[in-house]
Amino acid sequence: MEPVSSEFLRGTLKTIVLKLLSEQDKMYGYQITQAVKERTHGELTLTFGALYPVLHKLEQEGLLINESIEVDGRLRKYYSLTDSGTQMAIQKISEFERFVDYMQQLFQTPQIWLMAIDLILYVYGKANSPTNRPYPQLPAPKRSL
Amino acid sequence: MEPVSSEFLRGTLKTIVLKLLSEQDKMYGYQITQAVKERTHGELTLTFGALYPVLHKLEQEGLLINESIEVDGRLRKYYSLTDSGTQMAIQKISEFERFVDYMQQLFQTPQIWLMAIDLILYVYGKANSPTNRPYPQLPAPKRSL
DNA sequence: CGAATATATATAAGAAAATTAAATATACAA
DNA sequence: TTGTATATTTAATTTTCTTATATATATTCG
Repeated sequence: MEPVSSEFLRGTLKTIVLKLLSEQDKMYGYQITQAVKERTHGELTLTFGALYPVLHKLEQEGLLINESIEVDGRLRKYYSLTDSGTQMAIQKISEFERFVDYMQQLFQTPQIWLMAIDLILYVYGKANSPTNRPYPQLPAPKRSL
Repeated sequence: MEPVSSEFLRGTLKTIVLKLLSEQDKMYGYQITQAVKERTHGELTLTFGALYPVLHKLEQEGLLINESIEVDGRLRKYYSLTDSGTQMAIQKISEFERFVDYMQQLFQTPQIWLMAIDLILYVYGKANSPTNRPYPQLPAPKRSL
């Protein structure tokens, strides 16, 4: 089975972080990477080099606050959402859902319409054959993310 | 209603182009932008500055070929998939579908199960509080885009 | 007729966001 | 002690846009 290419992850880290922290009161960086890896069976992995600058940036933007807690003799930095962070989380999650919905619309062509159009063109001699297109699938039902 | 942020489009242009050309034998650049805009009611727009370099790159990679056709007194560049382009289209679409599945998996927590488990542990005095818990693993639901 | 707009393509500078690389430090296991 | 796990940091490089600019033909409008 092909691995999921990481190219689609681009632009989603902010949303992923906001979402996870909207579900769980506070998390530390390493824990976030683990949560993502575990919940996707290792198919999506966040790199530290990307995650920590995102956390720092979100903090700078006032969306996160952090507190350092000593655990087992070393400091661990927990992040949690601010009020505006919580609002932003809701917004970003909504946007991503809609993005997926629109990608779905883009990726699916109403098959019946296409076949009907091709058939009409074929009958009227305007197309060489009605089989010059792949057969996309019917629209999937609305799905909540 | 908030517009869909374009940040999620990052990394998807290649897949969008391959998908559209897998449905339709040949298209020109401007037509691709129009198709995306129309089929998503203007919510997703591809910029020319991004699209054309992607088309050129895909051609360079041997995934697309182009032919110039004169239409209304000017040249129009139609792109179509090569054989390896067709294979790549199938692969990329499959990857995107799986990406969405895993994002769904990541974004949805079986809250009822978690709350029930935490509550039981809490009642039996095995947990300090019903928060801060790792998440159980669920199989990703199969779904076609 | 000329200006504005639509259609269609091209390309480069700059910005954003990742990838890749490297580093540090404590805890734990062999 | 070495190797691995846990946890954080940061910078160089790469990728992929965004933004800007340009060209050209066709069509519409004043």
